[in-house]
Amino acid sequence: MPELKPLTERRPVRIPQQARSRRTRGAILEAAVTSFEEQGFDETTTALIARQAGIGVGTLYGYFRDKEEILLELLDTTVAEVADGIVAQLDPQHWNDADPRDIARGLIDAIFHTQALRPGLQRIMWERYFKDEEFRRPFEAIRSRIREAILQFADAAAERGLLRDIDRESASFVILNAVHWNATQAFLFASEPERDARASETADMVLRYVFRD
Amino acid sequence: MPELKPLTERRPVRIPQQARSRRTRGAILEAAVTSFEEQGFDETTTALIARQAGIGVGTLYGYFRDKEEILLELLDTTVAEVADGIVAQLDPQHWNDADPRDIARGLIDAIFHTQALRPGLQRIMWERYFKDEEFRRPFEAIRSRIREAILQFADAAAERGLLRDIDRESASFVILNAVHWNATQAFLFASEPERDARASETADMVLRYVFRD
Amino acid sequence: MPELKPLTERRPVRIPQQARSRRTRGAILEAAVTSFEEQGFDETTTALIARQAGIGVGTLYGYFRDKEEILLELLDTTVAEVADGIVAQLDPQHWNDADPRDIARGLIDAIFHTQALRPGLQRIMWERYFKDEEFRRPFEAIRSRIREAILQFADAAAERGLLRDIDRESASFVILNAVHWNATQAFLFASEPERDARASETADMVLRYVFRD
Amino acid sequence: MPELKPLTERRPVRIPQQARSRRTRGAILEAAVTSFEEQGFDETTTALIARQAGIGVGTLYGYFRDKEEILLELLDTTVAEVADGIVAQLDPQHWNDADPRDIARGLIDAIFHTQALRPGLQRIMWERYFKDEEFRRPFEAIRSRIREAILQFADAAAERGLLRDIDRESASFVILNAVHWNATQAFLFASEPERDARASETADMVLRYVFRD
DNA sequence: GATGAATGAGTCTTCATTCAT
DNA sequence: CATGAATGAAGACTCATTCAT
Repeated sequence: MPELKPLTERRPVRIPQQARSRRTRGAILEAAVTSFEEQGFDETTTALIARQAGIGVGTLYGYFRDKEEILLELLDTTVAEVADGIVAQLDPQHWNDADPRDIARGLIDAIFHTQALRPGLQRIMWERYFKDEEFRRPFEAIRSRIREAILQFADAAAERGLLRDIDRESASFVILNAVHWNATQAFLFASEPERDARASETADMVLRYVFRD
Repeated sequence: MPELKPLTERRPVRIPQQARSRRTRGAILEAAVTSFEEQGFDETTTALIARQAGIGVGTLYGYFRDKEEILLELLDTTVAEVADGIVAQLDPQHWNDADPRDIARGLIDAIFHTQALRPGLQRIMWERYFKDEEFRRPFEAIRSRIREAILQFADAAAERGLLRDIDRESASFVILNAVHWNATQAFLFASEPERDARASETADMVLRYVFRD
Repeated sequence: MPELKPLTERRPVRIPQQARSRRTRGAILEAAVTSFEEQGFDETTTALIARQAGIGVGTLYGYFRDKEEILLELLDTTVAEVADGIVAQLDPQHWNDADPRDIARGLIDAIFHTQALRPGLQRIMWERYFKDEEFRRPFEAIRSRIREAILQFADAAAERGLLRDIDRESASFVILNAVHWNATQAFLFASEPERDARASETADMVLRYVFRD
Repeated sequence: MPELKPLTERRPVRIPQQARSRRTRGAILEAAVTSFEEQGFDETTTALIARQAGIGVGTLYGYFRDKEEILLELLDTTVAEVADGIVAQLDPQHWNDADPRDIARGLIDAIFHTQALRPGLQRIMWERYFKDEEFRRPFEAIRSRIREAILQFADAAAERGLLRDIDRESASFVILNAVHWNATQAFLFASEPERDARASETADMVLRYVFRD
């Protein structure tokens, strides 16, 4: 399978202005998710996507430069959804009266739960993550947003004197990694009840690390 | 008439008996690591491996059923090295007089350090990890050995009354994931000094989680 | 969302709808007969067929699943032509006033003559006949049709009291085999005049066997 | 699979003079029949033959120029056995008192029965027969010997005034073809009792053709 | 804009045969 | 003489992408 050269000059991608155009684009994306989730990226041919979308292959190439671009767009969307779901938990506006520990616990739960969002796509994202710089971007986008939120939260908590004295820069990474990977592993290979236990333990670990006793 | 070997044996794989044979096998493995590390698994053709090993393609197929089998063997070796390096740290024989906290810290450092072992191969292992059940095996093999060691260590520490009261089964997973993924991330994307900070923070988190104050 | 086609359909084979498509398909078939006849089936590569048809290999695979499918289609066509030519001789409509002996003789001549139809393809058919169950089918298709016709003819002749008392089931096989193989042999390895002698002798043998004196 | 060029200059084939040599040669042939019969010629690799014969591949090439030569030798042997079995039936020495019709019938039965001799090899012989001039030789060798015998028999029968007035040259071909192919077909695709019926009918046909009433 | 037929470079894999040991 | 490791040409087949209609 020939690997595609990264972004070349021509950008046939048209911005969907007409309704039909938008619908076609949507159909392609929808067909692509389904196939990607079911069979993986490499195993999905552009011909299949087109057939499932009810259009010709050529048409597909009118909307996306190549297969990769479809995945990239899908990943961006997924990533945004995931991040939104998580970050909402950390919105300072909700804190006023809530126990910061509950907020933190809520965040961890949120990260665990968002694993269920388009799991096939997330699996593909992990897989490309190590192969292809290009695909690190959407992934890091989530991480960035979450770390940002964590840091804000930490600052707020610190002001109230709740935090242990830690290197927040490193800590935010360490926590994020610990939670994210535990969530991924739990979702991929643990049974339902095991997952809850893992979320609890993970939360326990993180809270003890972050907060004063 | 000589005793007939079963017709269905299908063993294209040559078992190295002569010295030359062993050398060839080594050359293939060597050429494969190089190519895999440089260009990734999918991008490496069997023809390239053969050329780099200075042999014909057919010869390669005399030693390995296919490209995957080569990678699998490479991974098994790497995995064993990595696990050995880590588990050695947790050998109960070394504990007698050492501070359990130091031992734990040593383990975490070990996990961070072993990231430097054949990093290209480890990257490929991660990449296949999500694609291919077959490739989960070597990976889980490390994890298993380490978790085993952790659990033994925990039991010993618990006897001395040093441990907090936690669900050791889940905890061993959570810790392993937290450390392993932090180590991977730090190694792949952090600078030298950042890595140390991450290792410290990670250790800090884990120790606080595991030990009584 | 457009109705999704089943994912498992796997129909690489293009159904010719456009005129160009039909032409391409024809070109492939034409190139294939030529090559098969000239060099045999095994010796003909798909690449060669494609080159001779003036198309790319991929195109060929758009129309046929593999080389075998091409041969099979060619054989089916040939077989139909051959059988049509032969069976026409036995059409009961032509019998009314004709001497049944002449009809029988006509049939035998027809079988001898149809050997000249795409002889290369018939040779290949024989060759595969013994190797590959799949290829017995078209061959048996001819035989079936001819035997059917023979049996009908025999019934009609029997009604007129012309037939010897024989086991018609076995006899139809025996006759068919005798004539067919004599025709094949004569065509492949005998000179023009020899062929006629063989046809005569064969007819002589069969007629004496079938008809009362 | 590369097709081998016909007989080249070098003849590495050594005439077996020593006992061990003869044994090795025998082992190769034995291993080859088994494999050829079980899997066909193309599907049998020289490596398999060697392994089954308990020798190295190289050794095999010390005894035979190539795979084809092994088959050819096997075919020659088979063909000789088959022909011997058949021709014995026609030995003039046995005729003196026997009814020529019985002798003829015996011949036909013999041809039917010899189909059971190394059927796999006979199948391969048929298959190559159409592909390869080289392989027509052993086949024609049988046919020749049988035709010769038939002609002798015919002459003797003619002297006694038993024969119809036919073109013996053509007739011998026609008969041979009729019987041989009926025997082959019956053996390959008919049930046990059907075979007998076919043999009877075939004999019936031939005898009526040959003998005066 | 849409279509889908055409493309062909690129992969894996097999196996008869040779020849250094 | 025997061995079996090494060879590499050859073949079937795939699929992302293009472009004439």
